[in-house]
Amino acid sequence: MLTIRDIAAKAGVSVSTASRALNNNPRISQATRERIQALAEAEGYLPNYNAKNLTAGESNAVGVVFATADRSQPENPFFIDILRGINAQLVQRDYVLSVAISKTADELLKNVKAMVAQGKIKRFVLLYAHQDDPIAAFLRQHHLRFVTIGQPDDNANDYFVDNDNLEAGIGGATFLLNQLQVKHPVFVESTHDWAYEQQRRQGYERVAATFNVEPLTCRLGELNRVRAFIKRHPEIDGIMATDDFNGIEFYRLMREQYGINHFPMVSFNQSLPNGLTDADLHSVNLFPEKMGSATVALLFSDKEPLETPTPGQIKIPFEIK
Amino acid sequence: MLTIRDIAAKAGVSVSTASRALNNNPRISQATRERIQALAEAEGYLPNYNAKNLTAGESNAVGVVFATADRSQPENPFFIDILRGINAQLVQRDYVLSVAISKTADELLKNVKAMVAQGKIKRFVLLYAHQDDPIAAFLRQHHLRFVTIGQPDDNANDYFVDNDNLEAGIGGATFLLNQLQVKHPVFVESTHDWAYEQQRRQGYERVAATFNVEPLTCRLGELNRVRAFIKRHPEIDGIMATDDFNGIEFYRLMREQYGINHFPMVSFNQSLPNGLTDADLHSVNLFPEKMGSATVALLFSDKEPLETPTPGQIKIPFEIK
DNA sequence: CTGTTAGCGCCTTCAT
DNA sequence: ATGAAGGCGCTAACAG
Repeated sequence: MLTIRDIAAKAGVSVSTASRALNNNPRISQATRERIQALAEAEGYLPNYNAKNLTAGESNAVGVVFATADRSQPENPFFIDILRGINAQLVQRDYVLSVAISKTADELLKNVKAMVAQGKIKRFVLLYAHQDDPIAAFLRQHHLRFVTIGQPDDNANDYFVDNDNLEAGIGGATFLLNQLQVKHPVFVESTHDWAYEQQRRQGYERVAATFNVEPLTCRLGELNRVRAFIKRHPEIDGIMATDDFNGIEFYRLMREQYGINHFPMVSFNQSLPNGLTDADLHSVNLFPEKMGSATVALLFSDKEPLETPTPGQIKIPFEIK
Repeated sequence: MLTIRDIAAKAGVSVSTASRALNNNPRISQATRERIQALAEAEGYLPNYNAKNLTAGESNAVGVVFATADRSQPENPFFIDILRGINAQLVQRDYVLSVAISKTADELLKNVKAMVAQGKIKRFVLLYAHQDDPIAAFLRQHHLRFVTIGQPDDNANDYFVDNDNLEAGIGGATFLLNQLQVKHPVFVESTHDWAYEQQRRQGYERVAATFNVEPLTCRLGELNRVRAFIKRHPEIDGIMATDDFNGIEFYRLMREQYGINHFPMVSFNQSLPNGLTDADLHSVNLFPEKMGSATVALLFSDKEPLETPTPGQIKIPFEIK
């Protein structure tokens, strides 16, 4: 295995010079820097990260924390795309993605604590934004840098990346009313009270006001209650759902009632392949990969100043297909 | 930060004795071993992994490799559960889960190479089993230990964990014919020629033979072709699909044709929440978490001998709900 | 601008 | 059964 001593020897310089040259330290002349870098490149030298991390007192890993099973959100494929976005950025920075995932909150916290104490990991991404989260509390307390995916509603100082759910709600609703010519849209949400659902709903309601239509919201849950809701509202001619699952479920119940077909529907996050429904399904694409890269940008914003209107917060735009 | 010197000092022994005691080296007397371990525990000492890894010349991380986007399999939620199973086991071994995920095969290979050369990672899990996979080739060539999820069809010597897809196919088909009283089941598969689909199909065909029914397979794809297939087979009264997505899609087309409802269906991997279809959906649970833990067991089978009938291969059983 | 030296935290020969 | 010393690969004072 090629170490820094080897390339120092081949270059005819001391180890420290080699080290500095490879790290682009200005104290080394431009000429020798280039010479040594070229040599290292040619010889195929690659630094040992365990050694670097030891001297740095900090690991080149970012801890990515998944929500515990019981609170996990429905949009699974979404997370894989986020991971992709995150890792693409990490690789560029010679960082590595370590994940903490577990069924129980206790184990998860233990996992993160080990990453900090034993792994010397100093940067984290939380793939969720819960209130009173013990992990976030632990990270804050130890002054570790972390970014949450989704806007936290408790601590306004935390860094986060989110979709502009209000704008997305407005965009989706406008699309439904304008392009799809819907007159009586219903907004379908889950039983979870997630912040993003409420924000999307606000967008929907704002557009409804503009178009002078009565806003109508259905919360999923007990089937017969939803059926009754549908019966009370035969005027509904379009769906706006907080995600594909909710939308398809509601649509199914509507069809059961009225036998409709190719019903217009707008939802978010295209988490399902086509072919699962015969609704006229449109989706507000939230660009999970972009969320991932933006997350990393924020995570490293201490070393690489970024230009965002509100530092510490990034909102990702959307697109309707 | 508490180092091994500190606890050595507090224990009134040398650093090397402390090190040996903490690593349960038999060269240290049982008594002092226990004394020092208790002390370390009480003081809250935790070893620095970057230091350990440096001296060991090997990292305490396992690289988990995702398939590139273009070849990704449909069963996404499945992977999150597998991760959970893997990590639960890794934590117990004081190991960490590092992921390699990328859009292109080139970047992915680079990612893995960096993990090996710079990160000194020596154990990997491939969340897929492709033929002629460059990553697997690279790992083999460097004599690194890896386990694939899914049975590889090229290199019989590779370690893998898989479902017993043949048995699962038999189980599912039997359930369909016995419990659900189906007379003319159709087997629905994707256009991908994945090995597990063919194995499940074999199970189905074997059962069909036993029950003396004509095996019938529909490959998804171009919609009108599938519609024509459905028209030609009005006798179909039950579906066995290779996954929820395929099943629901086929079901939708059947309903479009015949207006059926609460149609019996068996599929695999319960990857969707209920409520998306009004088919009578049953699922063969493949226990992804168990696959994850079994994977780790295999990955460490060099240090922790395991008792399996076929060493190097583990098949996970299933359950029908 | 470059080299010498020491040290990051831990493990492991080699002594005793 | 335990200690002393050296080294893993790299970086960072401190010199010159």
